[in-house]
Amino acid sequence: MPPHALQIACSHCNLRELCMPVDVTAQDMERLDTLVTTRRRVRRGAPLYSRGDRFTGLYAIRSGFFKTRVTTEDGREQVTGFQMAGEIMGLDGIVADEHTCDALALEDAEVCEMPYQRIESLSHEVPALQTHVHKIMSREIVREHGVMLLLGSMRAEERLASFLLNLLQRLHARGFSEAELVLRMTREEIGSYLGLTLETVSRTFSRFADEGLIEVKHRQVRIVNGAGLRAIVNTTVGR
Amino acid sequence: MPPHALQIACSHCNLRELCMPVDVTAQDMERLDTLVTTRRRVRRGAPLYSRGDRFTGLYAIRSGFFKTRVTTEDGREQVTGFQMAGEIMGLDGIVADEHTCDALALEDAEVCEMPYQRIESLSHEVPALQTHVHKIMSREIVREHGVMLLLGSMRAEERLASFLLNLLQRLHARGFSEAELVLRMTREEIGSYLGLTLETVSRTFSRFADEGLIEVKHRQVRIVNGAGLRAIVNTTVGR
DNA sequence: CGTCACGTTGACTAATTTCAATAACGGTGG
DNA sequence: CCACCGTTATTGAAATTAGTCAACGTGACG
Repeated sequence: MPPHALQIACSHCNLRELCMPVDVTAQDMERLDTLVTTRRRVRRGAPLYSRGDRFTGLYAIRSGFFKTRVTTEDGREQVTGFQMAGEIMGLDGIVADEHTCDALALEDAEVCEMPYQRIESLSHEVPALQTHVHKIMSREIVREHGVMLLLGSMRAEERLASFLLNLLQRLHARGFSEAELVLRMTREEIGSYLGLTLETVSRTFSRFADEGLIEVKHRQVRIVNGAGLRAIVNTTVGR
Repeated sequence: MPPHALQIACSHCNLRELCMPVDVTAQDMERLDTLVTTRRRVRRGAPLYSRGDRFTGLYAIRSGFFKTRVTTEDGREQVTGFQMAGEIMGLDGIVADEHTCDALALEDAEVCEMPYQRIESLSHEVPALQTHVHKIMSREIVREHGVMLLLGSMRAEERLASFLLNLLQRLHARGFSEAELVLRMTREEIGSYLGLTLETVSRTFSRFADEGLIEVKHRQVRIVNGAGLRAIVNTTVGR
């Protein structure tokens, strides 16, 4: 019944250092291998979970790319983040045993499911796991502070530059180029995340290109002048 | 040496149900009483902690009112939240053993300090505490999603109305009036939190007053038409 | 090869910021 | 107790940013 149970051992996963605590004994690692019970494939456009779904556990992204969004009754929507391999999703569900946002795959993806009960019980046996879970949640809180800073006090150019630099840095940590990336989301999704309209995102991309900072061809972006991008984030006067 | 050790028992604290897990046995409650080691007074304007401070533990607000803010190298600042009695502060420090934001008292305050080591070790003995800590962090993540929605997709009137309603609801849960409040922060601090200038905040207050929704006299706010305020949040077209 | 979703660009509009002047309060010290 | 000062708040007018509406390209995919 447990599908390819041997394949999904975290101890042999090349993303381990992104998802898992680093300093664990061989014995603890063996226990941590029981954390992930199943892998789940999510097709592009499909939800990993939706608002109102019962919370069952957390997900570690094995491959693929997601967005999370919150929505209001009157249909407004705000993208709250984009997630890539090695990142943990589902933290919003813990507080009320129910998810409060939607997680949607922007490309075909695979996730490792970690039942919450198991996380809790394993945390007792493996203190490093408990600390790790706290750190993951704390990191998410700090990340969101950064988004609040972006949304609350930056102008369009700074927001987009920050966004690009952030994506690049995370991709770089995963072995990708520091100077090139393929956007997995539409201009509208970028705009929602950054609190801008899709037109403003498009125009700002064009302006960056005109200024020789980047080259944009649809979703293919090449960084020509990284220092220039960084300068936009740091030196613009803002509001 | 432990200062007034008997006074600071959570089991006898009237804020218990705000800070602490509810379903615990008498025996567990006794253990939880060892969580808070010290009380600390913070004078108005003084920091509870600052960016770069070593992370030592979490704080439960016993009385008083705080703001948290993140700042950039170039001096920009974003208020990330306002905290009142019963709420937990310091979660940002867990991930890197160092605080990433400033917490400042907006009025004389008193907090209960819970050393992080003790939280971790007690979580092993008392599973309800572990769950509770997770829920507190998850709640903070969900709260921040709400702020992102506000900053990313609401216009000035909606932001301010949401802000007022949120404050009122939290104050009401603490036994205060649902229709009246005293703001503990300046227009500038409200503006920073809401991603607006202090002038826009002031003007929007005035507009609400003109429309008969509220009465404002400096920091004293009386809600005249709560339904009207709620309507602004729900029905405005937004962006 | 046509259709549809996505992206770009332009012209105009609206919301919010900026700059500036004035007013009101609250704490401090005479 | 009152006057004064600095801080906080209000309001107006001008400037600016980003949004809205609209038209047109372009690519991907069946």
